[in-house]
Amino acid sequence: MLDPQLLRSNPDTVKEAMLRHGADLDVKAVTALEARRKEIQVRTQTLQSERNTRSKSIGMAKAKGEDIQPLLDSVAQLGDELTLVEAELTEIQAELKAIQLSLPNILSDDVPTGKDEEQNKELRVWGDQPSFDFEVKDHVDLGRILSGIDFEAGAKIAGARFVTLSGPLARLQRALTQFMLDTHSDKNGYRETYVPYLVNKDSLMGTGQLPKFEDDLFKMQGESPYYLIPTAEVPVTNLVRDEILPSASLPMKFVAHTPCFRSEAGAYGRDMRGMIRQHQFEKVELVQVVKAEASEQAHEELTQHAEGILKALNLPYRLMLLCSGDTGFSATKTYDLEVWLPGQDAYREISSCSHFGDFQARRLKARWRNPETNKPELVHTVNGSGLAVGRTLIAVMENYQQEDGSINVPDVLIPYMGGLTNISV
RNA sequence: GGAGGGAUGGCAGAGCGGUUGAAUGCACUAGUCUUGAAAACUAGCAUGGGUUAACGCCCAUCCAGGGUUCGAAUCCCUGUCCCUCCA
Repeated sequence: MLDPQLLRSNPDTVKEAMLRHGADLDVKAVTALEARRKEIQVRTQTLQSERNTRSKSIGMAKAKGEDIQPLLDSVAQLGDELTLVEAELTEIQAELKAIQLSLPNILSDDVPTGKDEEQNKELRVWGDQPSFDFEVKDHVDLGRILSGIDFEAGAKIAGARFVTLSGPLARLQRALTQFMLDTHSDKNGYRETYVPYLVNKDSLMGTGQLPKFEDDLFKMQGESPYYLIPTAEVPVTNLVRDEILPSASLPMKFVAHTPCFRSEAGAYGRDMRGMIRQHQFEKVELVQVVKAEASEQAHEELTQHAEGILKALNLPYRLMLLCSGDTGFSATKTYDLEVWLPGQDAYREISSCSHFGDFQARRLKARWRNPETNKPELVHTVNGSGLAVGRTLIAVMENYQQEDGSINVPDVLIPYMGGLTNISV
């Protein structure tokens, strides 16, 4: 959520910023609504004040044993108007709130303007793309040869965009997960965290998935429904919802491994082959809750932590700065890490590291108390995948493949594979 | 599955429907005292919002949402969460 003060005082500036982030703002409507709000709110509070003083005087008169009937008569019609005005105020505030919740974050100045991923800016490239003196297979073929990935079974059990893993490849996914968790908690200073995979509406409001992106989510039945998490960002970031944190507790750094569930509505024919785009996948997520002045630095640092995993696995990748059109709703700036997939002859996203400024914090009411002023201030939030495990599995398979279809195990994973150095039939 | 009890400020914990945004204690902050510290004493100390040039004034909030009332932390209804007991 944007600062309501900013929306009030500078709607035209906000409109410009919104256009850049793919949203529009009806300045006239907002201004009119805001004017009405002010009028009604002042009226409401005046009446409330009136009622309060009158009621108090009735109380005092009664205590003295005076006749309160005349006083009661004089307040009689006050309540009616108050009820009306209060109702209108509630309505106006709900409308304003809806608008505020629908507006995306204001993009950082260094985000390049652009329509889609074509305009993303490559910041750096790391590692050498492996050269093969045989015909390269993709993970689908490799998985079939090794009897470790079964899309038909996934489709039978659940449907399209589901998969089953088995044997050493299933273990390889677990090894990757363990390696990532260990690295981030032991070396990078994150606190390992276990969280619910089903969350309530408030949590999704807090991080910005709701109200706008309900279609992307799997929703449970029920009166106050649960949603399957699309990313650990939701439960983890919501740890600080409605909290005023002590200064010394910041920065907070969390790492969590969870499955993620996405409906992929609107992704119709995309990535139907293979396990690039699944309804269910594993991810290790990094979340930092920091003070405003430390957030830029935290974003860079967190991105480097994600990069560290790719480096340790010796997977070639590049770092992209997302353009305005490709940057997500809540983010002010996002880096994507794209790993090299020989099977696709392309770089594909494997981590998305975003800076949210105070956007999520305002929705979450996540603050810290500044000891100098003794006042609460909004925290900043930063998060990123470190990494998407399913896609990392693909990347390892395709980059470490041998001519016979076997896969060498990256050095750092060997201990996690019980000493296994090569996965073969 | 059945029967009860509870949810109040950072924490603990009061609160006959009426000057209660809320006693008290702890914690915290500042000051007095002290060579320094502790102790003691004094004062301050919730959040969000409106309004104001500012001092300030005002409104809302005692789990959430409804209701009764001139007036609700206190009474009624619904929901959520926690706890205890029975099967």
